Amino acid sequence: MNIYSFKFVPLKLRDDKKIQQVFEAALTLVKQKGLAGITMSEIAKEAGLATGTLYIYFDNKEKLINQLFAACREASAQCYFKNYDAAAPFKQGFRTVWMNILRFRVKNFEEVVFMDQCYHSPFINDCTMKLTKQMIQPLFKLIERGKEEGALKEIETFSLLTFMFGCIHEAVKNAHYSRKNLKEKDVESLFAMCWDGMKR
Amino acid sequence: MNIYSFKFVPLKLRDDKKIQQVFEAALTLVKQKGLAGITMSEIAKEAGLATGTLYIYFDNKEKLINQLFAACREASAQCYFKNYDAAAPFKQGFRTVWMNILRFRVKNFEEVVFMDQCYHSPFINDCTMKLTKQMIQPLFKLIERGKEEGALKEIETFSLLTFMFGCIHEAVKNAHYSRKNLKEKDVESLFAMCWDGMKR
Amino acid sequence: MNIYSFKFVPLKLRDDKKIQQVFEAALTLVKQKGLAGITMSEIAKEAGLATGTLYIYFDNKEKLINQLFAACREASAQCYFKNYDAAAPFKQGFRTVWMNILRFRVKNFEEVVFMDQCYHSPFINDCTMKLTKQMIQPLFKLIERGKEEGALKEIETFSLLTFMFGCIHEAVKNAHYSRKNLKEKDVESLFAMCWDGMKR
Amino acid sequence: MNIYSFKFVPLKLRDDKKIQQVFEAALTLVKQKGLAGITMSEIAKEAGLATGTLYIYFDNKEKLINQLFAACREASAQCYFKNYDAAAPFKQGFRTVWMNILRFRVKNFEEVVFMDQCYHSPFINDCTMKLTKQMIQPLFKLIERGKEEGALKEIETFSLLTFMFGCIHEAVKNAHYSRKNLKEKDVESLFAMCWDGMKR
DNA sequence: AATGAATGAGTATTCATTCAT
DNA sequence: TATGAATGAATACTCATTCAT
Repeated sequence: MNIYSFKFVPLKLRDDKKIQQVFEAALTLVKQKGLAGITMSEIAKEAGLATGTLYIYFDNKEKLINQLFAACREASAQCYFKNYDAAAPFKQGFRTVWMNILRFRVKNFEEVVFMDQCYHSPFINDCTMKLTKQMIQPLFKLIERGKEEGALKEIETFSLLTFMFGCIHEAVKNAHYSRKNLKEKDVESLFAMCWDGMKR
Repeated sequence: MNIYSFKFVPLKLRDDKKIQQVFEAALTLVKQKGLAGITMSEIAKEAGLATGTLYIYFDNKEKLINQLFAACREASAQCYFKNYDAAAPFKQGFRTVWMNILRFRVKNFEEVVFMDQCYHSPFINDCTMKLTKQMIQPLFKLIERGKEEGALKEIETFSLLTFMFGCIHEAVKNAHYSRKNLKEKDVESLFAMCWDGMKR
Repeated sequence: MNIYSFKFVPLKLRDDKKIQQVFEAALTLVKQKGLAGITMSEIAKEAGLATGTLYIYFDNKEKLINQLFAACREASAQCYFKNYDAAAPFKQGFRTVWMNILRFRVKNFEEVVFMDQCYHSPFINDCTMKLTKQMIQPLFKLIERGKEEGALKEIETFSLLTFMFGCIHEAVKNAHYSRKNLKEKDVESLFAMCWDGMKR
Repeated sequence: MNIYSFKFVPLKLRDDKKIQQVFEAALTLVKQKGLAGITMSEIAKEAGLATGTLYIYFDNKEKLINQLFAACREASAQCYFKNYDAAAPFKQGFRTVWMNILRFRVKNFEEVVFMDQCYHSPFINDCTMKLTKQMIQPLFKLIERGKEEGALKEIETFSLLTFMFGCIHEAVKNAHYSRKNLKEKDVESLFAMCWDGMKR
């Protein structure tokens, strides 16, 4: 007797969409109540899942937070060089990147808040932090090009980058909290300040 | 069985020093493990008190955090205009204030971390937040003076302030995390960028 | 999206072999981690099945344990009178049975452990326990024959049986845990002690 | 000003009585429902404590079980040589010890059940097990004396001990489960069997 | 005021069982 | 039948707060 046969086998895949749901739920809640205020069951509820289901996708709370952090980091880094034209003059390229960063932070404010809260949290481990630092390498290159071309001040690259991020970050935060949308004009003023600060 | 015993103990009255101890303990712990990771008994232990004693000085955890937040806010605002000479030229006055802010943030990094973590936390209530905004009124005046004198760009005062804080804040954070002390030279570069960004 | 796929799979009908697999898996795990430490999904995994499949073969955890208990009980009882010659002199017959019991317990140590752990467990129900007692009836008869023939002490049959089981049980357990195999010589010593204790 | 003074200081001791309460509660429950069936909150309830209080006295469930195991082990070992007269003839001394063991097991049946269930449990760690083995050293000595005096069979000491424990253990268990109290007569029969089995 | 044990509601996590495929 | 993801009730454990001393 042949003991083999064809058979319909259900292909059950762990659903990537669910991971996304959980991430969104967590971001929403962190924005509302801070990292200190979220619970696993709330996340599950907000994501439309049972508590137990969360643990199919994430080993525990710490890992959930770490994975979300990693996802945010990647999403954020991914957008930096969108529409960037290496052949264009430096200022234009810089402006493109600068705008990408600003736009990402405005649109994904929840992620920004979340990442902010993650520093010093008991959830984020060193490994996660290290990877984060690697992500900004391409920006380093950009700034260095600016210095080589004589467009930017002769200051440590890291300091220039920090300056740039600081301007953007704080502006986005304050715009959000004072509930004023950043308008075209505001963005231009901000870019002007940032550029004037960095340019030679 | 007699459960009381005599003991030679330091005579302590309800004293403000204890409040300070508690504040310091809380700051230390928040820097180490984030707002999400601290407990009342840990704070008590770090402050050298019994858990119950904490509740003699603070009604509950929320109030403890809020009071600490208020204290940090005040300490921070208090230093802004130290050595500020209203009669001196604008740039000099601006520079004094700018340096005060930077120095405070470097020296009191734990407080900066704590305040950062407090945004979005379930502990800080609206009332606390509103008072915080009032604190920066004198800075508003300063910036407006700069604009009137034609020293600063004609941009909304709030945006200029935000820009200034953003530069400082991010620089201090990054210096701390990359474990490089900000040196004289770095501070000057940073001030230069900030000033070039804001000046007309 | 089609979530079904064809797969070349072994055609398995509801089969007793699987029950056996599950039993063996459960015994292995109970020996490793005790009755308190096993879960249905672990059993399934160890047996090479999906969790859900377990529930096709067993109504629930309690029933699984009970059925395994019953199976162990039967297997154990079945061996008692192997090679027993009713016509031979009592001591010879007794020795045969005694050796059967000892050998079974050595060979099937996992089952012994499992049954031991089942007493007081929340899984084994009264019905299962009662049936167990019936299983030793033939041993009762044997001991009574011994007494009738004047070979054994005039002590309650149940006590004599208990004595016999106690000797064997403890010896097997200790041999296992001290990782010394019971050798021919050890077994003979043990039998001698047991016989000397019971004989008139 | 003298900052030291005498003061009444409450001496709050963690209450050893509570540990005893917890132990008793745990034993009761293990006897009723087995090691697999007990929960921390049940133990707390049975002991008349809040769940949280349990965790003041025991780090976690595993440690609670291990400490209880250690306590039972000690209590059991402590009684072995009660009223033992080293100067008396061997058989008399042996009988004293044998009776002590039997009596302990009858009176403290719950502890016996508990210890039985602990083997193979995920709770008892190796360290606990090793200590247990050291506890029976004095019994080793006793048996060896018996062999030296020619009173006992020339069999490995460990085997003789195992035999003795096996007889007692099984007898006590069966008496308990068949709800017959061991009477004077039964005990004498059992001792006779055990002695006849071991004696030269 | 000070202490720290005690409390119990709340949180993370597990696991027997179900169910869609 | 077989699968394993999904469920949610149950369980281990934590922690803000209280209270007897």
